[in-house]
Amino acid sequence: MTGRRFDKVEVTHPRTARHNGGEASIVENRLQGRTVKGVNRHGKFLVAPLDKGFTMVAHLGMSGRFIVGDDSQSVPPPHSHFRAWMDDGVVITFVDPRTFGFVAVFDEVELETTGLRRLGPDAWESPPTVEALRLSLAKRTAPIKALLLDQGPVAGLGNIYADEALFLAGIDPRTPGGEVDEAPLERLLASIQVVLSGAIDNGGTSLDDLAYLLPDGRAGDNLSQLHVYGRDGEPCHVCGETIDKVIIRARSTHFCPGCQSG
DNA sequence: ACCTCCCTGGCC
DNA sequence: GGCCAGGGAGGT
Repeated sequence: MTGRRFDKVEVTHPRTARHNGGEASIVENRLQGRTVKGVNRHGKFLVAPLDKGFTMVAHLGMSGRFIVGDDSQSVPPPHSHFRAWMDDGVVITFVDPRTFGFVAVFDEVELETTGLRRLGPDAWESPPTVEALRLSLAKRTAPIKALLLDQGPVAGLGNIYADEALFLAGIDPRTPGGEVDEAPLERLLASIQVVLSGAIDNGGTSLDDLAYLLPDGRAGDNLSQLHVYGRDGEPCHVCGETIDKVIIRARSTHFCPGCQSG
């Protein structure tokens, strides 16, 4: 995308523009005429610096998808809430049935007040050292699972991969963050890499609801690789005990009572 | 540091 | 017909 310019932008759902006050016209007017200077990812946020000091920030939520193509398909797919026509003929379409995702455009001042400010180091590109992770978890009493979802200690894990990483590391998700010792934290950092690399290789985890799909519309294939997520009531692949499910921070949390005692 | 809210497709 | 799933922001 770098170097391309936004010729025309249409935002057709106010919720997609909710970080600009729900005003589609703000997103449209700020993007039109701007040139893309880069496209980066931090955790689950897409961050694209533009000229004139603006930054486009997007999040896919649960069901968001960017489709990049040309204008040959003039009828956008259902639940298309954002379309951008670039100066070289490329058309970018944002499809998001559940509208948990968003597209925003911030100036320098606004950028400092967004959720990006609170993001920790990226889980995949620049994971924290065990010392840094220990520091950010020190004295925290919230369950380690909740702190992984917070995106503060480390950014990029959602509910599925947080459960899977804690399983591989042998950590009870209910353990207060500050009570996770150095050895399990080392295992956690290694497990995060294993879980994410496997998931990426498999094209991500599409569940039965098919909320998440690859950009070309295919389902990701990682579901069969999960050890605990969605397997409550089934035997653990490692020890045979029954996978349990509890609610932490209003999120279902799956773990093996046999393997995750730390 | 917690709770609630948003939203839709898929499933019971 | 009703419930559930999830990420993040906002409020208490």
